[in-house]
Amino acid sequence: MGAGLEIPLDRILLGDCIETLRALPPASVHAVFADPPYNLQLRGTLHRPDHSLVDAVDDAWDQFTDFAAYDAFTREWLTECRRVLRKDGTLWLIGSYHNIFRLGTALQDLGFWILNDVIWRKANPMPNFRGRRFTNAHETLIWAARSEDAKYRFNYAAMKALNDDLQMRSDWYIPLCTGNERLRDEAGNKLHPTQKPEALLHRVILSCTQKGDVILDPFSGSGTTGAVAKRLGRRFIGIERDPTYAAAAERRIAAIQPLGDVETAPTPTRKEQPRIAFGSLVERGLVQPGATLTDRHRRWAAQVFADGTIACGTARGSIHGVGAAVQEAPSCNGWTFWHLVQADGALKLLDVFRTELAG
Amino acid sequence: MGAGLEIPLDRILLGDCIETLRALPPASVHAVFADPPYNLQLRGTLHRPDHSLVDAVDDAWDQFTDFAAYDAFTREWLTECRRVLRKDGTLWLIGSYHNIFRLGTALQDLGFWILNDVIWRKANPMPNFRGRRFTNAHETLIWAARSEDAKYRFNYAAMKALNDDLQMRSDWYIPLCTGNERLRDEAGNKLHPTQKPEALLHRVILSCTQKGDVILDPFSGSGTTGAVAKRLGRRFIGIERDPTYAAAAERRIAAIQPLGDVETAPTPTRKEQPRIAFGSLVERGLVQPGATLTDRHRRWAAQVFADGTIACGTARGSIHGVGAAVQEAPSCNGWTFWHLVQADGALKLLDVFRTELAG
DNA sequence: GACAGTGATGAATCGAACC
DNA sequence: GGGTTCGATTCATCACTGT
Repeated sequence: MGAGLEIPLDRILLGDCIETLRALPPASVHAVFADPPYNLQLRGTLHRPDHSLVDAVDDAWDQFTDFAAYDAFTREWLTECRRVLRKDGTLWLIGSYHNIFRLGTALQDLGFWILNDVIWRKANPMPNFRGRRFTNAHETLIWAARSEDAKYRFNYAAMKALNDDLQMRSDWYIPLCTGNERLRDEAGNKLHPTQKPEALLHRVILSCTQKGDVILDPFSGSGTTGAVAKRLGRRFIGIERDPTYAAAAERRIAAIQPLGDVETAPTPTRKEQPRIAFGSLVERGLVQPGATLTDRHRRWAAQVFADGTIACGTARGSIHGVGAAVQEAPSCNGWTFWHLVQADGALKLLDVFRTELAG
Repeated sequence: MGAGLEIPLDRILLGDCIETLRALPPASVHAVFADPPYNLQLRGTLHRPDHSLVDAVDDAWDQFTDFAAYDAFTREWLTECRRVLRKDGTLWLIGSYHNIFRLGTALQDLGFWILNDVIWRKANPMPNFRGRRFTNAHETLIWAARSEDAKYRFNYAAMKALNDDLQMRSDWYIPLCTGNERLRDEAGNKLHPTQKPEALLHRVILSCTQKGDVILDPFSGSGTTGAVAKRLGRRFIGIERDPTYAAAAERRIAAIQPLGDVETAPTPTRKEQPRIAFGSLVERGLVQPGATLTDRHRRWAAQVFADGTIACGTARGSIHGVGAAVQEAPSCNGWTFWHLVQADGALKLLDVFRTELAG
């Protein structure tokens, strides 16, 4: 703690991000988690196929005139965060393709040292309704030390334990914040447009801090960082300029019961089912385009295409759809119906490939 | 093709990336796939922002200057790629956290319009031996159109088919390039340090090009882009400055057997299916004049006329128009909205009739 | 109470062909 | 190029309701 500045702990500070950061003492926090505006640049309105309206992020705080303005803002608050961060502290950022490249570049230019980029793979993302792009199913986090030569904390064993005794990878599979976890106003509408799931912050905080450490969130919003920090026995400082959000976060955090020393055991995360698409067998060359599939009794023969579809007679589509069509059945599990005709004429059930890949 | 420049197809051009790009005609390729170097030890080939050459043995460069040199190099070759790219073409980049933020920022600054960032999740990444970070288990790709307002190709149906009839997401699970696919020298050592798996290029090329399109790879390396392009019936241009890599890639690609027209036939989309008018169902007696149509919830009932129009309340017109009118929606796909009430009272979706007729 | 079915919704840079 | 028409387009999750 320096310069006689006090560090206000376990509160949401109401005010402008940069000004408030400037009032904090240097080298005083162990970690920063920042979820800045994404600068989404949405143009029109978007409807679902059922004509319902997609509730977009159109808030004033996400509007910037151009990349230069966004970059200038980014560098200002990142500079202050770096000043406030202890030499052995680390910083987390989260963003999407709209802004994450600006953030990463600024980070590197300011002297931070990137340790990992981490992918939050969303279990249940919003689909792409118009079919014009890939489903945007992830967000990117960046984890960085204050400088290249800095010591930093990484709780390797905790992360490994959280991942069934395998090293924690840089891709994390976590559901969106929905249901009862999502804060709502009196009318039942979501209080904050971009509330992050507690599971995400749980992993972040557990990975790089210990009990009693101070975590700063300069864009506190709905207060997820503070809530998880308190539950895990960490201290926090939140900064938020919207009084409604700040008040809701204070109430939310006040209701949190900190875990005892014993129960600080990591919450088990939902296990992901390995899902294999037939197309990936084609991509990987395990099944060649042009190959022949047949059923157990060799009654039907189907040909494989480069896109992972198959064709049999006039039917073309997935292994499941074509299997159903030839049998005139309402549905069919193509994995257990179709066999690959191998070079020697022997049959190999597709499901065997799947088992091999998943294992 | 402009300025009398010839476009050299299906070859690896040996030479400096930027110089060779400058010799290509503008707006001549349909897609670019670029896997640029990202070790920042390229000093011998890097230029300062003022285009002067960076001295390879000059250790006085600080971190910022290194980044500036890398950025200048990046902007130079990206500018040339943008010139060579057709207006309706798209560009793919791949990188890791060391360079991907520089690449993405440069893309945006040069006027490219990011469509997706895509995560290549490695099935078998190298573990983190020292236990000081998360296992770096992914690389990031960026997919971008030439400008914000540009039309571009996205083979939505092919990507959906490749993913078992679910929309393709932005996170791709693909193994590293190993085993027989990996090119090796006489001593059995891997020929190229970062050879990309063919499965990755298969998905990239299938997603945004059609047969006969030209794909440019300015950092061709081991030639994966050319190999997969040739197999899928696309044309390619590779650029590589290392003669050993270029020669190995030429040999590799020469051995590729292109798939036939059948196996690479484009995935049929609904739009390309033979157009069926609702009236033809009435003409053929599949739907009787006077029959009743209703929606899934039996909220509305409409009567069928001999001319293929339907009426519901005061609304009369096509299945699309009346469907939109009763829902007070701007539009409606009548095929997937209306069901025929059959003799036994059961409902049959009109789209099922259409599928039967088309098949 | 269990289970099935329904409806709502999530950081989204989300037409194209034709006259 | 601008205006108009046609028609194509969604996955996982969870709260809630009804049987």
